[in-house]
Amino acid sequence: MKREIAQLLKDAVLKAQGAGDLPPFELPPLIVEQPQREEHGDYANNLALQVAGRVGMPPRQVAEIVVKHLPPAEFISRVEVAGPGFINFTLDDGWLARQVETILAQGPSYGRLDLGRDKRVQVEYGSANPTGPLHVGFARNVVLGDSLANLLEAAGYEVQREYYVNDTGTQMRLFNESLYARYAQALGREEEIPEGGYRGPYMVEWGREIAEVEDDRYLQMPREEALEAIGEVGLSKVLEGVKEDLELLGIRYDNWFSERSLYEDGYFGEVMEILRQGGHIFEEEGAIWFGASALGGDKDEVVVRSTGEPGYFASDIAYHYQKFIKRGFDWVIDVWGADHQGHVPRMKAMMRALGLDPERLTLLIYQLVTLKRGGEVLRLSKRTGDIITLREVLDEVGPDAIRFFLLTHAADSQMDFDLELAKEQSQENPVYYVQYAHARIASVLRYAGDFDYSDGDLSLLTHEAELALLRQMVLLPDIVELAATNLAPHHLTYYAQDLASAFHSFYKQCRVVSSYPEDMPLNKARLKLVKACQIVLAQVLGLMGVSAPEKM
RNA sequence: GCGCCUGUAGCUCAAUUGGAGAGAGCGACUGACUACGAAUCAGUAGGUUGUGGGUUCGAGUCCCGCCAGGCGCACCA
Repeated sequence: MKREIAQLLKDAVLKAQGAGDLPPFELPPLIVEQPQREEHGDYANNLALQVAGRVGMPPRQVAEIVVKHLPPAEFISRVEVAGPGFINFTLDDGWLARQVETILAQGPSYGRLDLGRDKRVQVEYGSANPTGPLHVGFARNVVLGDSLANLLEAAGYEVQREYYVNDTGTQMRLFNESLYARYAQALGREEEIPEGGYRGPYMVEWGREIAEVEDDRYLQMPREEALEAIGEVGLSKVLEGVKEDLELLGIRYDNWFSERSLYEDGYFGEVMEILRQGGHIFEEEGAIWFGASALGGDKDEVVVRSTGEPGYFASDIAYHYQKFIKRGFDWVIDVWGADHQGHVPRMKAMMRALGLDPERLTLLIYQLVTLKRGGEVLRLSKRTGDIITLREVLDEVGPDAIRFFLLTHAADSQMDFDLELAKEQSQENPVYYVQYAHARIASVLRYAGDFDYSDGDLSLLTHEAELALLRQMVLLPDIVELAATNLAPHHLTYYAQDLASAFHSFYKQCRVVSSYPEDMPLNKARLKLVKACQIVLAQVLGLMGVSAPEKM
């Protein structure tokens, strides 16, 4: 809708200029917004205020001229110049009512846009070190990434969801050694957990499980071989748990990508050769460096340590080389916690070194979640094992409430997550308010039974509460655009509440299924309205990855 | 010390990319079920947007300084 109005305004300005009523000037980006106050209409534009200075006329006069040249549109019933020079638009009631038919016809594709024009975008999220059970902080990452992927899909992008498995490197080695130690201990052998190793109780359990199944088989092997073999077992245990948690959260990936494969399949070698030829690689003190500072990075970065082991950044380079050059994504979004925020400059430098537009890589940074239990701050550490696991919270609170809660905060906003508080408040989570609206509609439709309302006359929808509801319903495409272009899924949660609120209010004021024969035509129209509303509710819930129940 | 993020109602957070009188939820208070779900609705109270300057028709939003909090600043990830 905003786009349509912007187009009308553009046409009007061009016409006015053509007619000589306005001098030629370059059109600023046309911002169509929803005013806060009802008497300012449904949409507003500030173009006259923006250009008044350049045009040399008072803003109200500019606005009047634009309005005079505004082409008529069926969805607008009134255009007004107001305040210092705003142009306010009011939606036509009849048009609003007719949108019910549009929504019913489009069904689950209502709200879909073509902003993406089939551009291929990859959203990479999750990607925690596979060294233990997931904690709640991690959930923010996947919930954000998953809803974002939903939004981009709705906006018309071709989206791939990818999970990056960090199955190599120092942390993996520590994990393997820790697991080996627990395994050996389970068999009565003295074995130390390494410095910086993983001490969580789950490691003890896994060590025991492996000992039960495999007996002392790994103890018979050379240590290096045993570490590798036991590491494989451990990795599969971790990933199994991760997949179960993600399943509970309703998250599925298109692809699981192994960090190790970057080396095994030769991508690392390839990209290093390219960077070397580009003069971005140098050697110093036995290590191999990437000259990031020459490309806008804050400092140069070690790629291969003097021990000969590639560092984390080495994988990042090879991984993104693989994403862009081998797989050809037009756009890649990595969802990262704020603890990785300092790595953004070197990633951008890497893009430049590979001759890629840095704009094609978006690092979406979200602020970390502070975990608390009964008001006490917990340090989240898989190494010490002092965590609130995601599973624990899913069992206590439920996936819908978790997802909604995590989505209500903008990525930039820090969050506290208190398990005790979450349990207490889960019943008051606004998600149920939204779901209740959906279930309530399902109930009304059940009550209506097989009553045929397909010939309902929508022009009967003139009640104030009906129109208020319709105004919310037709907002969905604008919300999808807003949230998708800003990579900001939190807008969905607020919209969902507004929509549900408009429905509940309508429901209180307007009887949908009446037994009086003379109400029959209105019943039919309202059943259509309610059905369409259910579709919109289901859409927005779906974008958030929250279920849309028929009963609660 | 340097970089990034944040500071808005008692609490948790929004605020349409610089717009009109800053909005929700929770909590508090007042009211509403004799036909479709009260997990609901209608209403009241609650604010010097951390602070001091600046930019302009207009600032919670942009710029500068301070104060406070979070996260970084390794041949860890």
